[in-house]
Amino acid sequence: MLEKTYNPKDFEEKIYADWENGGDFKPDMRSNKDAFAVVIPPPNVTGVLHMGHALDDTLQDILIRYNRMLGKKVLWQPGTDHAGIATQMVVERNLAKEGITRHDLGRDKFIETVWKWREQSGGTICKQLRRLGASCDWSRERFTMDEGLSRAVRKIFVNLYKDGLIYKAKKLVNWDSKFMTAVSDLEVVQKETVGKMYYYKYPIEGAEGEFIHIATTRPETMFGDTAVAVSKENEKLKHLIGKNAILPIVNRPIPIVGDEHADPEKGTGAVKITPAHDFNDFEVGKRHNLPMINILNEDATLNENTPFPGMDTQTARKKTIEKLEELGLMEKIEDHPMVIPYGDRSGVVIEPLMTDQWFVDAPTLAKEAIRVVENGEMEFVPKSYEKTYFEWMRNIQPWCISRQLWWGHQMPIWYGPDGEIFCEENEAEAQDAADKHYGKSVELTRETDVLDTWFSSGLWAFSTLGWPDKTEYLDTFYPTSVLVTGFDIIFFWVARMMMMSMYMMKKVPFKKCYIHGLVRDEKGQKMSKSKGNTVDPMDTIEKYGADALRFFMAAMETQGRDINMSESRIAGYRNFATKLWNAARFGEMNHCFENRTAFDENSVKHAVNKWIVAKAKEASKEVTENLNSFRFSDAANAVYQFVWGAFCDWYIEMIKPIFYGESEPEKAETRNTFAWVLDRILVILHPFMPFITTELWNNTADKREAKLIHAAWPLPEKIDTAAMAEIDWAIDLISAVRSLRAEMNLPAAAKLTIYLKDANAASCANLQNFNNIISSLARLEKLECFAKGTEVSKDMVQSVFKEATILLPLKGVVDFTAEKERLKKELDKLNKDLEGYARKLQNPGFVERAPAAVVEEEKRRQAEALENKSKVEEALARIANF
RNA sequence: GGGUGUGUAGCUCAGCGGGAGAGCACUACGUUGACAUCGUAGGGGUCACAAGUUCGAUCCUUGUCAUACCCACCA
Repeated sequence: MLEKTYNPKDFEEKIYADWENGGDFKPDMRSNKDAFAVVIPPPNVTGVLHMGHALDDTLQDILIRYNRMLGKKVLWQPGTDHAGIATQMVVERNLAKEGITRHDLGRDKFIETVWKWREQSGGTICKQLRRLGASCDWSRERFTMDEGLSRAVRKIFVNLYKDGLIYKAKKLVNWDSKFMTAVSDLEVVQKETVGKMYYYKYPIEGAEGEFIHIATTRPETMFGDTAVAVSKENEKLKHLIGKNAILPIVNRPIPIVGDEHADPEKGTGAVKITPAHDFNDFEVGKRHNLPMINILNEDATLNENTPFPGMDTQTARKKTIEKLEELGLMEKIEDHPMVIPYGDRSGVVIEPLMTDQWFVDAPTLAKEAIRVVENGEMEFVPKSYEKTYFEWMRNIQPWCISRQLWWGHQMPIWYGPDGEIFCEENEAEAQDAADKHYGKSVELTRETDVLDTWFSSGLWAFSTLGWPDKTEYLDTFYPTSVLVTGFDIIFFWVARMMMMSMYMMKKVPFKKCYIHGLVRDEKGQKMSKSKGNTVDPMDTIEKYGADALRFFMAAMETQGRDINMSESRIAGYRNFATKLWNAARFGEMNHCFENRTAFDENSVKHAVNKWIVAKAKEASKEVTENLNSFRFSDAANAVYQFVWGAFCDWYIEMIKPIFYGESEPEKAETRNTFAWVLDRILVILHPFMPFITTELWNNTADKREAKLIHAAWPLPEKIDTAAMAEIDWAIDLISAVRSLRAEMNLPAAAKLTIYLKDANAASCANLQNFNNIISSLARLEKLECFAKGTEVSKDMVQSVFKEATILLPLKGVVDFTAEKERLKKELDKLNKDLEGYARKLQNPGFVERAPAAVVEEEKRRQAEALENKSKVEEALARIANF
């Protein structure tokens, strides 16, 4: 027995446990159908589920469940990311509460602490994914720091290194002074700020009273200046090229060089060149062989190459200005809008710093990754994201992969006594190589840097399947079918997976990449903790159930658009679940699920049953087609419309006369049909709302041979369109009568008599066949075809219905004023329509050039409207004198 | 500076070269034995603006305005 009210909390967790314990998420490796695989975008091990995950993972689960029901070998590979910086930050913060820093512990102890932390609290998000209903194969859960995945990291690193695609270089990199590590370009966010522009001057060497005027936003970097550049085209300044300027305060001569980097239109036309602290200046420095002077320590304080060692940049800036003022070299300070780079995790200003770092030759790896998208081996959905991808890939810079952190994959690099590099998969091999190289046993020291987190996530599509070992799973599921992720990590992750996979596997990591938008708050604002406008999916699930949240995500997911949260809408989908629940209860009360026998469609006789079967098939087809093309909202809406609009609103109402009537065979057939349709609903709704569908599935039969999660998805089937048309006609008539009733202000309870005048044979037959249904739903006591030639009396309200006219006798109570109003309104509309048809059909261009079918349709509408007009005019004429 | 997307009902959004749609909100009425987390009926839109292409434009093209985002950068 179903409970009176739908209460998802009663069963959602129980059902999930049943799936997981029953091994229902494991692929059926014996299936002879295709494989279908999805790797989950691994959430940070420190993470908690947010609405973005709820969207991303709901979409994946829909695809997974749909394909599982198609009978394929289906794998949804779950796991988490070790998230280098993020995790190290969390653990360090915990340590700080006890007054300990990671340096107090030392590297080994610290890493041990991180692992311990992960044991205790690293699994939160996976538990939450279960609440959402994600049907991942948890028995295969992976972590990017697992031994297996770490081995994959080392192997691919060694391969890349030996192929010359990983190299060490002293370059200017983005330096995060909080974590004291290099970060990649992608981890730097530019923020608009109003800063200052400082104008001052450097004296020219050997020319008393002559100066070169400089503008800069960062005066404190002047101690790293090794030149001043002016354009060779700069008529006013080019005479200074070749001379020296004297760097004030430190009184160091620096050359004035001619370089196109100095735009005569900008600033003063002369640019101070600080090669070790500015990416553009670095290039200028290379062109002119300028020395590079590093003026910063790793914590972004000034070093001993400046007059202010140990001072932070802001204070040093003030000091520098003071000194310049004392020397009478400061000219002016102006407000200046500018963008300043910040670390996306640390939030501190990123400093360009000269350091030894490791790089991946991304431009080389990008070539294949570009090619396979160009030739369609990997397709973006929506396709427009291709452009974004190409744009970035074609302009890609070497990828800085070394991080001066402790938590992460330590690079498989060992140094010999003279700094010689040995890159091998493990220490023993490195030692062998080194011993061979030196001809004796030497002591090696290991590189302390770890790898960018995205290096290991870049291997996710194959490392999780067992690579570098040859495994059955790798054979079966690689390349994976589709990757579902947000546009914000196309560069971080999708691009890197493409590069790494093409390099190592020579095959795309996934055949399709479905990109969705962001989940925003109700007002369309980006959700963020600092704004305090986040909605916790767990709260939503608690309140409305996981199914409602999932259905919301699916129904709102239209390609290429962000989703705004809407609690009223989620409530609406909870109501939808309630509606379905109650429909099932209606079936239960009418014994639809007792002693169920196989449904034989061909033995169905009653038009209403034929109708709902056809409608159910039509809905199935729509859901299937839309899921095949990743049109989630259309798929969800197709089920929604069918369940609420066809099944509940019409079918259930129409079969009530049968259930409350006398015909046992009709009842039996209807029970059987009802049960079949409900089953069909549960199947096609299951990917969207797995919990309620399963609960109903388990409760709507004496015995089930299969679990719903493995039930067969409907294949293409024949749809009886004739059966659909008959009942559609009846529905139209019922609606017409109901409208008439409302417009005439008739009491809802009043039983009416209706005649249909000038109805054709088919309509009369329909009217006879469905008399019970129509009478019941339109609340009629009499419904007949009006015999030809019978006179229409004046107390009859008339309304056009298709080829016929509805006559509604209202003995002496017709409100003729209201009736005239109503008819005139109808006439106005018809006249307006007729004008439109005439305009079109009188236009020779239209008649000649438009497709014949369109012209015909237009003519048909015109004829119909004309006929209706005469009927309405006739009706008006008859009551003209009242 | 380069690029991308979005402007459709009061709100949130579908749709898309030939009769403007949904959900919520709103109004009126609720007879019925699945459901008030409900039912029935209804109001409400120059489809941002302008020009063009077309027999025909909400839809295609160009431009304008508004808005959001991405990339690069201004010493």
